Amino acid sequence: MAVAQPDKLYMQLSAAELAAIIMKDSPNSNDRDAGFCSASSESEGGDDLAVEQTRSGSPNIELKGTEDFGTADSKPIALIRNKRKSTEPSKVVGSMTSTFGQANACPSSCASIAATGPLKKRIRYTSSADSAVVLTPTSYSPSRSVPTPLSLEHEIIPNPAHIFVRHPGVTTLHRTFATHPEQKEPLELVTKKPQQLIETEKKSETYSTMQNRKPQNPKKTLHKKMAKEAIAASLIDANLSDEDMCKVGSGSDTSTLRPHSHQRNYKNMTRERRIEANARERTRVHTISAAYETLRHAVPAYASTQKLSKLSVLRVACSYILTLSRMAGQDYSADQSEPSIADCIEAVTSTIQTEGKVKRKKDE
DNA sequence: TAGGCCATCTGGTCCT
DNA sequence: AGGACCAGATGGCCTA
Repeated sequence: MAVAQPDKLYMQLSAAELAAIIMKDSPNSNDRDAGFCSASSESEGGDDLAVEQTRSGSPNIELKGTEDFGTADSKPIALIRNKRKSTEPSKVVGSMTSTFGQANACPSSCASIAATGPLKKRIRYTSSADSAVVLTPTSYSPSRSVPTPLSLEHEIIPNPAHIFVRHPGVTTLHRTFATHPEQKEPLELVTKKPQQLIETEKKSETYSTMQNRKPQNPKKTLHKKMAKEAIAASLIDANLSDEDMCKVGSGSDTSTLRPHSHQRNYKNMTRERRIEANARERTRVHTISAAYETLRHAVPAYASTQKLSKLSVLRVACSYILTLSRMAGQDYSADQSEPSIADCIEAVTSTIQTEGKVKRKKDE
């Protein structure tokens, strides 16, 4: 690969300074979070700098290489608030927390909400501190942190399995169905086997026995570790579900109840294995989402109160990485065109602008 | 209310 | 054989 001489002027810039330039070059920069990491600035009272941001168009820059340039700021970063979420906790999360967050005091409103509104399954990403409801006794500790693929060397990234999988709102499988009859369906669809048969199967094939197999590779081993707790919790709740389903009918609203005749068989899968597979899939997706969050912190962003979509994160990151690569004297451009650093900065600025343009147009 | 985004479930496919 | 990965379907939340 030919190494172009980067512009000397920009070579002297740190990543943070580069980000500042990018944001400064952007029109309406006064309205933007000029910090390198939007999340960190958010905590510094940058909420009033919010600028509408959306996703649209194609990225201005395409990269064929990927390399973690990291960030200049290695301090732990609070996650950006979900742009679609208000600062008020939703009734959904609140209701679920009231059910599962044994260690979390629930406002009195939660009970009424849970009784009146349907239970939502969606998890709310806010911050690692206020969104992660760790239910397991072995709650997260820095020593147990699991770095995501994009995590920084010194950045403490909570184990996604703890942040997400054990979040009360993550899955219907974690819910107490006696309290939330609307969410019993996933398990209800599964054919219930005689308890004796279940016991027999668990003896011959349990997740713990699966773990005894030789690890295939570090990545899979990590995945298994994170999924283990989720699966265990899912199985515990699953065992409760069918028992509780009969009790649900005593509530005022029984319209959502289904008789056991609606249970179904999964193709070539036992009930337990389907639950385990669901838990693993959730863990896998949560890991990906955590990696997106990490990447989101590593790229400059407009708003302090709104977060980029996953697609926007990728687009901005591509442009930003190219710019950083040019500063480092490398050329990660798709066509090896060796763009100047100034052009790269302009491109990444344009990309960020593009991500916010559509929404501004809609506003007009 | 429509559309975008995202979490979850599910089944198929590939890999170990 | 079982897990990882993937994509489709579904439905909730949010904004315009």
